[in-house]
Amino acid sequence: MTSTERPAVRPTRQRRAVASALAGFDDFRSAQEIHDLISRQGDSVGLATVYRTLSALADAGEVDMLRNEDGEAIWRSCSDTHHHHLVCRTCGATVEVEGPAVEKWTGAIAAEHGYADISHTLEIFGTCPACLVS
Amino acid sequence: MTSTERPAVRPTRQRRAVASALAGFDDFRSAQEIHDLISRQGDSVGLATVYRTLSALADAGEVDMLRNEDGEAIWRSCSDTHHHHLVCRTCGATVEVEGPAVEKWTGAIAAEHGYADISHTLEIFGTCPACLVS
DNA sequence: CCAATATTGAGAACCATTGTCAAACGCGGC
DNA sequence: GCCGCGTTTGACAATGGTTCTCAATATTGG
Repeated sequence: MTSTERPAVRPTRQRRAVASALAGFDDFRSAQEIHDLISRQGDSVGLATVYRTLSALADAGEVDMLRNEDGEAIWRSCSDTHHHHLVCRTCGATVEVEGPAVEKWTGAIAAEHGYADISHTLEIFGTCPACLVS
Repeated sequence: MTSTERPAVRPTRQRRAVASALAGFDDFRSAQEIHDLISRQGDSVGLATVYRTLSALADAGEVDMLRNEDGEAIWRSCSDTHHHHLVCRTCGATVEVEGPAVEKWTGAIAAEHGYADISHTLEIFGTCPACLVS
């Protein structure tokens, strides 16, 4: 087989529905919530398909996937640069933040101990201004 | 109710077995692995009890619990100072690292956006030197 | 329109984790 | 030592998120 084969990802109704749902909110949601959202929008997409699509989008770097304290995967569309999140633990409001210094630091720490093929997770949780006043 | 009630935690054979197993390694392990380890040590402790004990120890701050990339909980006894981890995703070998700069950075970012009552998670995953050669 | 290939969906399968509840245990008092 | 009581345990069921299976369906290039 020649190595020039295209992935051949097809733009289907289901994938459009997931993308549309993702565009409808800007905080992190579980796959099941996203599935419900799609249903409420009138579309019908299987839960397995939602999972498959979200995973694919995450691999493609078009959505962020992280895990809440219960280990559940939660998802959100994101910008395409590397970044982290400042998340309100009361309302879920999210701010994307960048920290070049942190990236550099993690790389240095890893190198110092001889670790290769590095990845890291960094999330900040707190109470946002809006939730503070109430 | 007076607030002077004692938790009444009893030092049982099972809890000792879990503590002993935790002392036997210094990398992160899943609850099931710890359960296996205990069996291999000759003790017999129910899996549910292992979970209960690990959760209690984590609440007491005597062990760290974090989640690997699959969302599984992994555990390890820890020092009592604030720190993060550099974890080998192949064998689990762990290095505790400190990063005052990072602590400061997260605080600054949070303040900048008006977030209060901050906490953060930061873990670094990679392949350790030993696993690299094989 | 056709054949080839990618995609979907319904439900089963997985599997880590938690709940249930009667039996066993550790403790303090006697 | 022995009792009684509240704590803890363990076997197993139940939960719940996520993935797998595979036949049916949709899309695409020709």
